[in-house]
Amino acid sequence: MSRASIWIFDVTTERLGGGDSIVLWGLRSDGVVTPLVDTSFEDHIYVAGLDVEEVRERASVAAAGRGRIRVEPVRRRYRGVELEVARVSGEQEAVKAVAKALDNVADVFEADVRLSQKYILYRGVKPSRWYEAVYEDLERPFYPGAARLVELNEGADAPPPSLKTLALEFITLSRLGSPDPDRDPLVAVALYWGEEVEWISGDERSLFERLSEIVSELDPDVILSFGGNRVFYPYLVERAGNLGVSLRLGRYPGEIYQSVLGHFSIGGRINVDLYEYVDDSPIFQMKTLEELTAYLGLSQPRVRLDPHLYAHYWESDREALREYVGWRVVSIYNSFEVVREEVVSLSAITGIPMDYVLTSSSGRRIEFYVMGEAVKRGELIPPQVERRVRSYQGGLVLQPRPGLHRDIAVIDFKSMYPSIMMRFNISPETVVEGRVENGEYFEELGLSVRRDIEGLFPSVLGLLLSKRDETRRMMEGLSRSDPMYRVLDARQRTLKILANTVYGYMGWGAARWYSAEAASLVTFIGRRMISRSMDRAREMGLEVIYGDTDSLFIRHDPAKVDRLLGWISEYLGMEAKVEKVYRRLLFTSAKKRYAGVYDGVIDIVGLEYNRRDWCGYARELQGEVVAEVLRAGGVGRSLDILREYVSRLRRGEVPLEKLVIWEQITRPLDEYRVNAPHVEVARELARRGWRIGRGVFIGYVVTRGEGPIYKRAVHYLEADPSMVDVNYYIEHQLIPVVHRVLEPLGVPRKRVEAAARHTGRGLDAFM
DNA sequence: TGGGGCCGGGG
DNA sequence: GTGTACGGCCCCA
Repeated sequence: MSRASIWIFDVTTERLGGGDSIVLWGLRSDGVVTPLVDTSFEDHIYVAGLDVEEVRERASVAAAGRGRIRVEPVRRRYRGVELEVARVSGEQEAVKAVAKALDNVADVFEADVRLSQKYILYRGVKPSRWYEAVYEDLERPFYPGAARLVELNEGADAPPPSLKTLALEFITLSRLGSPDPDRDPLVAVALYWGEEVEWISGDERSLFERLSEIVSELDPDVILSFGGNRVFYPYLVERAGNLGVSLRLGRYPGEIYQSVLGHFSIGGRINVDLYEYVDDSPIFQMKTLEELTAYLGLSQPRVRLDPHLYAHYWESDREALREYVGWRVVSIYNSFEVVREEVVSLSAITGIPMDYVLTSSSGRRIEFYVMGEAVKRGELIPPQVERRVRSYQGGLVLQPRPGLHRDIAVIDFKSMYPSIMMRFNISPETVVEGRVENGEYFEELGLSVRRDIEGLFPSVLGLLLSKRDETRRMMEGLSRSDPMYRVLDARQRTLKILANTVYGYMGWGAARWYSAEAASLVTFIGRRMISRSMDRAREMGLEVIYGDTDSLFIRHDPAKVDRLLGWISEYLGMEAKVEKVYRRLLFTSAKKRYAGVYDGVIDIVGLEYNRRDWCGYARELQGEVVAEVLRAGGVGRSLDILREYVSRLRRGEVPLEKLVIWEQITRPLDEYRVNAPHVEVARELARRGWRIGRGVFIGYVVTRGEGPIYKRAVHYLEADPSMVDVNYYIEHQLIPVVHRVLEPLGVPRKRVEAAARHTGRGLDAFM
């Protein structure tokens, strides 16, 4: 019998010696891998709507020959109602057969929760945390150090052990977008584990072998990539299959395989694909590694190559390629060093193992957390079903007063939707149609909120937010350099993000706890609160300029604004604060589009400047014009700036990359019903063998010629500067972005157009 | 000239 | 694969 502190990095189900085994993949504090096998955990389902005796009869028939099962009556709650249900437990295969047999005649619960997930939920074991484990030798360990779990208790709240990490980046000779395993060979792999970049290249078979060898020797806990799940692992698996070679990256026999949601499992190791981290966050517009490293304050590449052109550089400039790919693999490694705490806390809080927590969607993340709380409260977990979704009204957006304003205070409700849900007890099971006893009725929607039970979601929100407060208190005593400080900071941010997704989750059609009614009640109360606050502000003599969902823009009068905040707290029971005070603020005539300056910081919201479907050159121009208007308090030199931009474009001094317009493919190409420029370019690429799926970014430039733009859009790799339709860029990119900013100042479009025409020297050069 | 499809980003 | 509100592009009738 041994004891040790173990950090659990994954929980998996394995078939070891016949039965179902749960394996807790543990790391000891000295870094030794210790898989703990637990054979004592049984699968189960709950069956409602059928007499327990009948469940027993039907279950024994269905399970016959597949293993022993047990059926017992238990009390559980479902949607706020207590009921008696049958709990069927036993070996996985037998329980699955029972679930299938009863599916048509009764309500079956938790058949769609995987066994390893049930282990986490019912044993209360969360991955990415420390435990005190007692274990004994296995007769036949399937991995060196594997042991039988005897006892497990919560351990210290401490930083994770050091994880041995290996970053991978692949070079394939793909000339047509993402690599095709039937066509494009793998020519090199770059590996980095904190020392020197290691390269393998040469004959493809030996390359696969060498890769397996290095991974096995190095024995990393984490394998990092940027785009592994989307691009490289599917390619590698098929390519290895085509060549008849095996790719062994896992800790025990068995190759990598695709599991849920496009995630690849690498047995006994953690597969972290940082593309998924970037894809998740709106901070990263183009979803590139360069954006990630810039955001994290890491180095940028000295040479920057387009990954679509690896095959080209492999032939023409292998040194540059080597340098760039080397930068990438090091950057992937270094980026993970910075975001590791965030990934760990996301896993530790939600209960989803690190291995696929980044792959799972934000809806599934909060859902798994809710599932854990439901189990603790004795509530059944609703099944995942296909359903029709009902749309409902969202937040209130006020019409702005266009023009340049001074000293505008932005008042924000703090966590508006979570606060409303907690204050009004709004939850999928507490919001019901019509009037109920002990309920609060909302006439306008015909919905009531039950007050006789505490809602699951308000309770989840209360937990998340109180844990966040507690975490922030713990941080107070620590210095910023303390490793625990980073852990706690990541934790409190994660808790906030999770709390903010709870409302959206309820309105999501694929959610187990879907409730458009509850979601619509939240937004209704939000609209009412903003609207009442606005009325109150006006009664107090404050001038309301604008507002959106949970904010009000008010001409600043500190004393009155303070009183308004007090009123909001007292009469609405909500906390609001002055988020910032804009010294100057420019509203366009459109909602959600404005720019302002406070404390020397320029905010640009909703304008073309922030949008990747406008070319970089126009965005840059608008940024300059906005800065000029806010500085000058009027038009200032704006039109001169436009003239300069037009001249430089006409003189051919603008690099092609600044003229590229980026748009995303959001569906399979044959589902598009329109001829749009980016779709047409994508179709052309597809005809030539590119694999264009959802999420692919199409960059194009508009070239000279006849006809609609979709016929003149050319992929940026196919275009050269002489093809550019300069007039299109002037008329449809440069003039509009300047006009957008100057129009609220009373500048007519004709004046902007005239400025673009009169550019002085260089005019007509290309006409 | 106006409506529909589509996209991106705001809160 | 969290929600809705919104503006503005291009295309087409």
